[in-house]
Amino acid sequence: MTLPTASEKSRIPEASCTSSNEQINPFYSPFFSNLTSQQQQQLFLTQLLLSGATCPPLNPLTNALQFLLHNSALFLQQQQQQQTNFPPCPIPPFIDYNNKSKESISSINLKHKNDLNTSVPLDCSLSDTNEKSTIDDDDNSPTIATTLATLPSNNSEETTTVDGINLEEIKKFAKAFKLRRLALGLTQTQVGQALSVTRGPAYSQSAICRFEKLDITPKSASKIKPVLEKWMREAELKYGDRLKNGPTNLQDLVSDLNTKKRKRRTSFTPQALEKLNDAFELNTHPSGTDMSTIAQELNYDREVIRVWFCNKRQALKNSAKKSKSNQINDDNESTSSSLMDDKLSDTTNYAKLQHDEILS
DNA sequence: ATGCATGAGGT
DNA sequence: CCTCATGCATA
Repeated sequence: MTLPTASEKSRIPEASCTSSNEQINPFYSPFFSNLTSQQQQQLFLTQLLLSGATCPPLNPLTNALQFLLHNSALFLQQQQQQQTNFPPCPIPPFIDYNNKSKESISSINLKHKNDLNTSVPLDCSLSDTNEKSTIDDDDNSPTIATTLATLPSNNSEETTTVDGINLEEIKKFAKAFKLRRLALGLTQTQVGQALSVTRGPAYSQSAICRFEKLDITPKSASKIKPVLEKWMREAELKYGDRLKNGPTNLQDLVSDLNTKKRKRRTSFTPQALEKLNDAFELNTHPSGTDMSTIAQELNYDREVIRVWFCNKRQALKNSAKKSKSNQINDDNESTSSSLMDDKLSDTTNYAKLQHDEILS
């Protein structure tokens, strides 16, 4: 049999975060010339974001026009990169904003009075089950509704909960968050950049992407959730009055440039991947000597091979968790989780391997 | 969106 | 050396 691969995962087409090709303000070119294209892009996006260029026009009509002109290209570009079965531009930003329940907006304001200047609470205890997410999705989206409807009543006690984490809650928020983000015309990258500039923990585009598609463990999801919630809250307000947004602190970003270089990402040949996958099916925890052998055979660094196995295990584990949480209702044990139970959760085996390693 | 890399915390 | 959470880089 074969293990689940990336290509086999179901994928929901959604907004890509491909960079825009907009021109860089000449004013900043001295800075940009020393940066990589990626860094340039990120810097630029930060500038764009902080300057308020992407703010939805909650204020004057002129702002609305400016906003449209400035961002329509970007927004359209994003939409056009959608896969075929994704409806184009589902939510016009303005209309959506006004249509969003007054309840959500008012609750945002109420909440804001209380924690305007507090730091992000990092507790994962999810006490917000009662306090509800401020950006609650008022729609009864078929997917969620269906999911909820199909949940068995006999298991309702723990169906939506894994390790004390309410999966439904997170799922719901992830969906709402994505909708809001798209409605604001923001990419995952932009949100990530915005987070990195504001106080509190930041998350990258990757993290946001994984959160939105729930390609993360419940634990991390519950950690990221409050951060995104808070950002969303403040974003709504900030867009309301963006005057207070001053110039960016370029220094912070530039100073990061002196950090050491990251190893170039290894690209395995299909043949190598085939062999690696074969080896993985036989043994998810090859011994040190095993990995050395594999590394020699395939002519890759031993360390690279080791990391590959680590990542492979992690991927398998996460996908198993996901499928578990997605099919709580049907009581059949999935093949993937049984594989995981057999090979990954066998700590005895792992300990034994380590022991053998020491002896040899 | 996803694959490989990194680093923290554990054994 | 491992797992786990994350991020950079890239397909």
